[in-house]
Amino acid sequence: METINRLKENVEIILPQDGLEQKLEQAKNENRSLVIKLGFDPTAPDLHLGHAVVLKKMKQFQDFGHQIVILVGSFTATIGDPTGKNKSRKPLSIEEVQHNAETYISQLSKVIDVSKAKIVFNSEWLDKLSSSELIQLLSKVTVAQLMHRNDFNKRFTENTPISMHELLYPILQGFDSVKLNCDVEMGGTDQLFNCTMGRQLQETFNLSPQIVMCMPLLKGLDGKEKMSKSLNNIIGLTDEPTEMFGKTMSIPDNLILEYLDLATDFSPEEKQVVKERLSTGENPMDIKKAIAKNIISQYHSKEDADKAERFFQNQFQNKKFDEKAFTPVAIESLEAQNTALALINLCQKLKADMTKSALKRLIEGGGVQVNNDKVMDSFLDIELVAGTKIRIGKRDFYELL
RNA sequence: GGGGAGAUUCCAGAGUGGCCAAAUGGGACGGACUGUAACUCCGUUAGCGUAAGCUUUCGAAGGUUCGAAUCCUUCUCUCCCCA
Repeated sequence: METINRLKENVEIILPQDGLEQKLEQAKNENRSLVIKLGFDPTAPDLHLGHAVVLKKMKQFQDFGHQIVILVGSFTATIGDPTGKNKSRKPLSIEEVQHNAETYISQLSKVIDVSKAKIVFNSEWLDKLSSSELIQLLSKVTVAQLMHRNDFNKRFTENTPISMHELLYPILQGFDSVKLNCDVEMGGTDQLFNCTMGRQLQETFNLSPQIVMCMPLLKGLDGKEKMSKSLNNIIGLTDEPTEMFGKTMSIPDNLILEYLDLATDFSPEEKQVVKERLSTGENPMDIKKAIAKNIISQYHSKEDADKAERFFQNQFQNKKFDEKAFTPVAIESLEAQNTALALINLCQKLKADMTKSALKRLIEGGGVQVNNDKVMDSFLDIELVAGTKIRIGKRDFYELL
């Protein structure tokens, strides 16, 4: 059936394999929609294309009329979260959680229809859980099971610390599924263990176990690690169009297919065309441009995508220095005492976030250009006249006015 | 509760009294080459000083010493083994 195929597209793991078909059938017979859960840790409040992979799948469910539930792990975040980390994350305050959750929700609207989604906070029930209830819950799970989870196992064998509370996290996440009576839990493949825990717990509560659907983890800009804020390899959903374009262009070629499948919203037919272009030897750069434009169209607009492409071509592919786009800087704002300023001091005014030592290294390493000339003398006096153009590093261009 | 090992710069990991702002590798950043790709090569990788040099940094706080990442004391944290 068409629906099934669409829903299964790109999904890496479905447990059990034919579970989705059964659930859909069951829902149809009962004349109801499925409850699809996706959990979020309100930690770093920036969503990126990696999150979007799962969110898009949620959107599909939504488009097919199912009820999606965004679960904010407000409780778990306040006790610290081990997901995908070798180190435990530090607990967040309630205020931070609240703030991050709000940021999340506004970003979620870039992919899903938030007005039709149900947004719940797990502190709603976990706060009220008594010690005896908690311990009863814990009795359903064995230590050996928990130690099967990859990162626990790894940390345990490597003798890196695992705090007790981290072990509870998957169990609490599973309990969320019990409370919400989920039909499906979505997540990245790194969530497989936690999602499976939900199945197990639902069974002990005599509920129909949820289907687990894991989406592949999108790799980050480095082409090695999964996309993650802390690895500084993300394309954020709120990134500026020009930034999205540049970042997309910088992904390694071997990621092109992955991005095509997971990050674009091309139809299967369109994807096939792109793949053929690639295999017939077309310059991968052009394929990346198409992908970049598609991504920007999703999160900004078609116009922004075109603009970003033009900007990229002019700013980085065009070798002519004078034709770049320069950020205007008023000479008065430099607060110079004289009509000239040593290059290093000028650079520091323009890039306040860099230390003087770092700038000095950059200049002496040939990373600064003044009016189309590479200047490697930090103390060369630069006349402060309108029209002076300065390039600092690869992508910062300024013009004095 | 007892015994042992350990905490080093972004990360990993050398360094056991001056030659240490601290080897090496990774990452990152710059340069050359390119398609802001990859590969390769080169350089840089605490702050301030146009320099001499100064300041902060080797888990934390004290101490010994002309001089400490290195020695001593206390503390915090981690790992291992035993009970």
